Amino acid sequence: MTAKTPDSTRRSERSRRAILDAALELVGESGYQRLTIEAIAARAGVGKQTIYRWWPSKAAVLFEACLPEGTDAESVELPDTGDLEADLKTVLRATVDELNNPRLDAPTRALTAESQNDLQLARALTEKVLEPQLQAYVRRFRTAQQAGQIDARTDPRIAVELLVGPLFHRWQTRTFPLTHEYADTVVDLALRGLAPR
Amino acid sequence: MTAKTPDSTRRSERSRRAILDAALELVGESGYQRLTIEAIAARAGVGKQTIYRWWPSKAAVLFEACLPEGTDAESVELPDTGDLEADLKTVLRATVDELNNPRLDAPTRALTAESQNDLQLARALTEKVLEPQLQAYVRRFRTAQQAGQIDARTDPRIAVELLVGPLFHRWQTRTFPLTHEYADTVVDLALRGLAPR
Amino acid sequence: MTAKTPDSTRRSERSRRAILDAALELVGESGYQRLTIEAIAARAGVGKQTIYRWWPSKAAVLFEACLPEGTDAESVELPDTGDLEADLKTVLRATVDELNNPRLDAPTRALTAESQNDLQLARALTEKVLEPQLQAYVRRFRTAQQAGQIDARTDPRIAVELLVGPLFHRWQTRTFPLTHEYADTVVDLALRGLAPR
Amino acid sequence: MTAKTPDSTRRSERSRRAILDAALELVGESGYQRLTIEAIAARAGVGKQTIYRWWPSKAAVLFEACLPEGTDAESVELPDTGDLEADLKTVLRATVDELNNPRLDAPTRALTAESQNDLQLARALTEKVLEPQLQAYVRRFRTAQQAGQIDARTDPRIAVELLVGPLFHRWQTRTFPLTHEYADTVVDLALRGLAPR
DNA sequence: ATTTAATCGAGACGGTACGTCTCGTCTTCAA
DNA sequence: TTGAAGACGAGACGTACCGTCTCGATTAAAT
Repeated sequence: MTAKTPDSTRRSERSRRAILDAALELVGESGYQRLTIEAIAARAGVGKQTIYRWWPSKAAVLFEACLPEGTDAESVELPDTGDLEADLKTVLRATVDELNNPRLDAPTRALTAESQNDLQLARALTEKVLEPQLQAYVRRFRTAQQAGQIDARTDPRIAVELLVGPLFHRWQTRTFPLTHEYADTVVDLALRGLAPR
Repeated sequence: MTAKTPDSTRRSERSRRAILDAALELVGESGYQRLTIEAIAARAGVGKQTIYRWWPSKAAVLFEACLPEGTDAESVELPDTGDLEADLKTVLRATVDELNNPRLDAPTRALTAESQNDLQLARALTEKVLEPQLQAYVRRFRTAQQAGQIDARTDPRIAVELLVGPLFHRWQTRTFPLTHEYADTVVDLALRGLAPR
Repeated sequence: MTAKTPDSTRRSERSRRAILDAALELVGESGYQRLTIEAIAARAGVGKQTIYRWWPSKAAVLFEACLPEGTDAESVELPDTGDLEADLKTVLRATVDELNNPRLDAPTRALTAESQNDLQLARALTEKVLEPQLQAYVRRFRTAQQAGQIDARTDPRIAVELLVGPLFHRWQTRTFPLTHEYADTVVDLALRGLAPR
Repeated sequence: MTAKTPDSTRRSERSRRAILDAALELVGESGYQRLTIEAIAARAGVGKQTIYRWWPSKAAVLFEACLPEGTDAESVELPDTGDLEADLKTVLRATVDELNNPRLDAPTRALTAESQNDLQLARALTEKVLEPQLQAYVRRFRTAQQAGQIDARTDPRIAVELLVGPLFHRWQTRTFPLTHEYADTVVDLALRGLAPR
């Protein structure tokens, strides 16, 4: 019984990049539903097997294509000017801008959607993208708690969710536009809710 | 240009029910990815065309299958005992229970996911399910504002999102369990944020 | 057990004609393969059931559409001027013209083809069209035998086939053009073969 | 404009044989009308696309299935014992036997019928099967003409048709049984018609 | 002239097969 | 030995027709 693990030292970096680029291009052009392994292979000038050898699904390809190359779980850090409100507004406004970026919209929504039904992908997304971000918030909130800026008894994790949940909800449901003003209002309300008692 | 709209007065209610039932059964058994129109037709003892005649996609079938028959947009109403906190906790706990119901899990996640890529479906979901619920919250918040229980200047819509956003986020990301306790905490924090100033 | 024989006294002649006309038109436009009962019904402005009620197959419709209205089995008669050669050449040349008529080509070939696989149709064709014609030849040959113009011991039936077989073959195989000259040559050769010994 | 011609060097001979065998079996079992590409694929244990890749229609599959493997256009030759009558009777009797062979009946009739409406198939049939046979007759007749056994001015092609036309006619119309005796009679009459003058 | 029962146009229905598309695996050949 | 190319078995897609089955609305014969 041969496990057939491919030898990654001999992997063609050229093909890898071509595949990831093709995937991003295609998802932007025709959407995730019409994105197929065959189309990626054709566009990348690559055999289908070269994709199947290294990725388990088209979602996995797209996921890797979306990851900025040099991203590191530990590298995510929120600003800490001492002014919690200002810091959070800065960060949430940036998040709003990112969610509104039309180039990232298709792949991001595709991955979010797919992760509902693909637990593997969900785990990867959580671990590599979501949690590092949320943990950065958690650390910032802990600092704020130590500084007495917010109630010390509140679980910082829940504090984070109070903040990002509403944004995420609006982005997902497309019910109302996602603006800087909205981000500011959410920060205001949340901080009032978290205020020391 | 012939639109070829089928005559709905001659529609077979028998087949309609069989199709919706089959869809629900199958999505529970094998998940949304493996749900096919052919399988639905076979299970329902129905020709494929009968599905294509009345629904544009398998997502649309599943959507209708999930809608409780007698649901009416106007019929959704939140309790109003005068005690805002108690009312919200009651409702959010019920929501938590629904999201944790394993029978509804597969179809709900499937529809949520699909609506990311299918704008038609997204619109239907928003209009028929999401908005009626959110508007009920909005009405309850307005009552509370008139009663001076929460700040009158805050947009009730944002208030709603402060409440349901975190729940939705946890359910979607599966990062932590969705409990009654969590719902209560979210209500506490949100109401503190919304308190009159 | 009700045989459900439709009552032909109440039959709509209007619909009958519309169906037969539509069938002929459609087979001329798009060929037999693309001729469908649904298309005939649509073109004729008739319900499908009205076709199924009165004909067993699209071949049967086409067959009836091809039958000249007042044709009678007994009415077919060959000319008899006393000059056998001239009479046969007249008739075969007429047959050649008919086979070359482009308006009849599609339906005739369709029925010929279909009758290879549809024994019902084959029987009808033989009985209503083919045999009356061949029997007229047989009668003409018998007269010629009595007049001592051809060998009396030869089966007239085989004589007929010697004559029409080659024409039929050329028409079917489309190997060479079917001309008056060809008909004449066949008559010459056949009559030489049938000459009294 | 890409023609998408498949690479025949990589074709699976195994699948090709399985498909042809399945086609012959099925046409024998249920007739041509009920022969479907899906059934052939299923019986052959092959994907449908493998059939569509290499053949344009079920008729084309059946045609190839009927062609004896090593058949060559030049290899068809009639016997030449010097005795024209005997040689022709031998060959026509063999043809009669072949046409009466129940195993070949269904596919042969199907192909004959189909070639009335499918010009591609008609051309293939003529070129690969019919003409080689007829040309062999033509060569035999030319020899006979040089030997002064039949009239030198008669087009050998027409001579052939005088011979095979009647047989073909009887086989097609199923009006009377096709026997050795019939073949002999046709040869007798035809040769008398072709005799030197 | 009214009744009444069948045919009529229409088209939804349960099915079958179509021809296409994409999947994930397997094989061949060139670098 | 890898990777491009692509044939393969598999099977779902959405469409086209099949032949059967209701539906009212004529429509023509029998009352």
